[in-house]
Amino acid sequence: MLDERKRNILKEIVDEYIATAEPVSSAVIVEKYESNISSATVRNDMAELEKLGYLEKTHASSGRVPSAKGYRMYVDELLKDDNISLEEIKYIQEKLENKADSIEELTKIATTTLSEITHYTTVSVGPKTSGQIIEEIKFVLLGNRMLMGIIVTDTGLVKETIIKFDEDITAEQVDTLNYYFNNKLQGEPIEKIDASLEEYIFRELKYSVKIIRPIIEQMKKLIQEEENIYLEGANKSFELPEFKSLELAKNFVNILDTKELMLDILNTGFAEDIQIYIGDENDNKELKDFSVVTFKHSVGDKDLGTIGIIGPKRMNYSKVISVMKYISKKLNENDNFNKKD
Amino acid sequence: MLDERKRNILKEIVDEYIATAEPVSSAVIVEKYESNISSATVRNDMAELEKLGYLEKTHASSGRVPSAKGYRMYVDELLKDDNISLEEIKYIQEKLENKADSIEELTKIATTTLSEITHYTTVSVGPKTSGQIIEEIKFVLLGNRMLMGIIVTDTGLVKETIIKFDEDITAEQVDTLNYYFNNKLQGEPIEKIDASLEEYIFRELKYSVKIIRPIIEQMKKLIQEEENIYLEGANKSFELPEFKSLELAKNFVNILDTKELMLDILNTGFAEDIQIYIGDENDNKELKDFSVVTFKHSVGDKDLGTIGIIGPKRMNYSKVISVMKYISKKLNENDNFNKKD
DNA sequence: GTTAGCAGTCGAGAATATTGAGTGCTAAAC
DNA sequence: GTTTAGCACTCAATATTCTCGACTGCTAAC
Repeated sequence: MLDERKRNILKEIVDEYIATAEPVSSAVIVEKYESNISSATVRNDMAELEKLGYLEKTHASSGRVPSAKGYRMYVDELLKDDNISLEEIKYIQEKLENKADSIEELTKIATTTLSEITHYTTVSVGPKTSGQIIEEIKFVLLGNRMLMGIIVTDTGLVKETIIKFDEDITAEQVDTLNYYFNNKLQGEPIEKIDASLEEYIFRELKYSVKIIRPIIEQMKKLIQEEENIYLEGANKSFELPEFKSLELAKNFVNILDTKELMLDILNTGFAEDIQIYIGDENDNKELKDFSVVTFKHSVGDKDLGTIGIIGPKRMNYSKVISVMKYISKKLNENDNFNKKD
Repeated sequence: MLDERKRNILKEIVDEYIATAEPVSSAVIVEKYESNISSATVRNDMAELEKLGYLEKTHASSGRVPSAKGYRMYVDELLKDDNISLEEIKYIQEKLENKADSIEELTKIATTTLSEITHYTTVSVGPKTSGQIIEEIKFVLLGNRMLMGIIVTDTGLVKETIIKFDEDITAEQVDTLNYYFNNKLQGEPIEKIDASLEEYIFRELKYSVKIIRPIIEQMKKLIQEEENIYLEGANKSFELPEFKSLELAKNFVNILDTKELMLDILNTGFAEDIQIYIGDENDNKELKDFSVVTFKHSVGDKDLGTIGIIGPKRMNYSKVISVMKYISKKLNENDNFNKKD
């Protein structure tokens, strides 16, 4: 459908617009990229590309700007080369090397690094609790009336919670709790901590409600727990020319401030590959003026969290995708937390 | 120095400016507050108040706007009555009642509530680790090569960390660790976890470096740990007319995004009372166009965290102070976490 | 299919005019 | 001495007009 030259010109226009944030004129294309043809020829091609929906004009006599369809084409078919420097590779390696104490920590470091290199606002969320397999449960007595409950899952995730009681707990009771909970739950998915578990423990242990109830309550809270959202470089976006529009800037802050929306964004990506949502492609219409790019921090089929970038539609997709790909690969290699020992 | 009428007029101007964000004219004062005197009289008083530095003009023929000194006078001497409704009191009571699982959680709930009622951006930070007294230390074996280290302090703060090893750990080793660590550290301030502790443990236990080193490292990290900043209602500020200025909006996002700055803000308040910093009064010049109001979540002399509001200089001090006072009082009463049991 | 050339469009920015919300000051009234 | 009416003056904000020039689209020639 599109001949080689038109494809090139489309790519050049998107590149140029990403670089300058100004509508791109035929003259600029000739000057910087296509010295062999005249601006009139470029204009003809541009008119064609506009008719096909890849380009738009901001007003009748302006240069061209990519449409959502134009960006999509650019991302899907025109971007081929990686866009990541040796320095950036070295920087990422250094950052991700072994320093994290936990999966969540590693995801955070990756999120920060991603923001540092791309200069966009990045965001991440830890692994989903649901679906994880319980490897071990442990209750630890702290003082006389406080327990810490700890769950270790197959992905290496460790979750803990404090449980308080109105009466004293004995060491023997703790041992018994450990025995029964592990007996029932080891190897089971974490969702098995539910009402039926409470019944089971009641039946087997016959402890007072005052002891069993708080434990079950807290453990349930633990697995339903809202994920912690980690945000980095919110201020960086404000340097971008699109945020000169107060309206847009306000929308952006609103988005970042709305937890549910952020979780939505981070939970849409299912595949392990990089997901790209450009403008209207986002499910949520609040995001119609922005682009979102996400990927899963995962090892094998284990979901260890999701990391994303939120920025203007005029995003440096090339850089963003290249850097994400590399970080994703490194996270996979750097699999410290999935070792079975 | 200021007669009664001038004080009233100053208060009225500040009130009016807080309410409308528009420079206040003599006519408005007569219309809304001082129906007995003429606008010319008000103008004379305003000129006087300006000469004394309490008021400013935005340009030669504009109405008056409070200066920093004016706000300071307003806050220190002119605000007397509480400004909190029964509904608000009920709402706060409901929110703070018993629902938190930990001090940090309670602080977060209070922070959110404060933002909901005042419609300003609020921020908080958990209790400072330093200075806390260790009540108990516990190591728990998870799997064969992973420990969880737990510290419980006198304020009820529970901190935990994961420690990973390259070799297996036995249950006996864990028992011994528990014994020696508690023996050495119970009743001591948390800073005692340092190099000399490492020596002591080495001397007494003679375990391999491979075991001792990671433990000490992680425990040290735990106490140095950067506090988690909790931010609520960043978007609310953007509805305010002062944030029409892109410059100011950008500064604001920058401030919220800079952890060090936020910690600075939250760490300046020493006394238990409410601290108010208006514009230039802030130590950091990034904050010169904003006001910061903070108070400590504390019980007795125990610091359990700090909560603050960041907003425009034209802040509703009356409401903010009243609500903070009430929340502060409630947090004190609601002292679930300081019970010795 | 390509290109030169030119008319036409329209946003951006500068220059100017208009309005009206304020003040400060003066002189008279209290 | 304090208060007030009255009026001249100031100045931001807004609207109006003008000019400029960066573009395109189209036509006709190559």
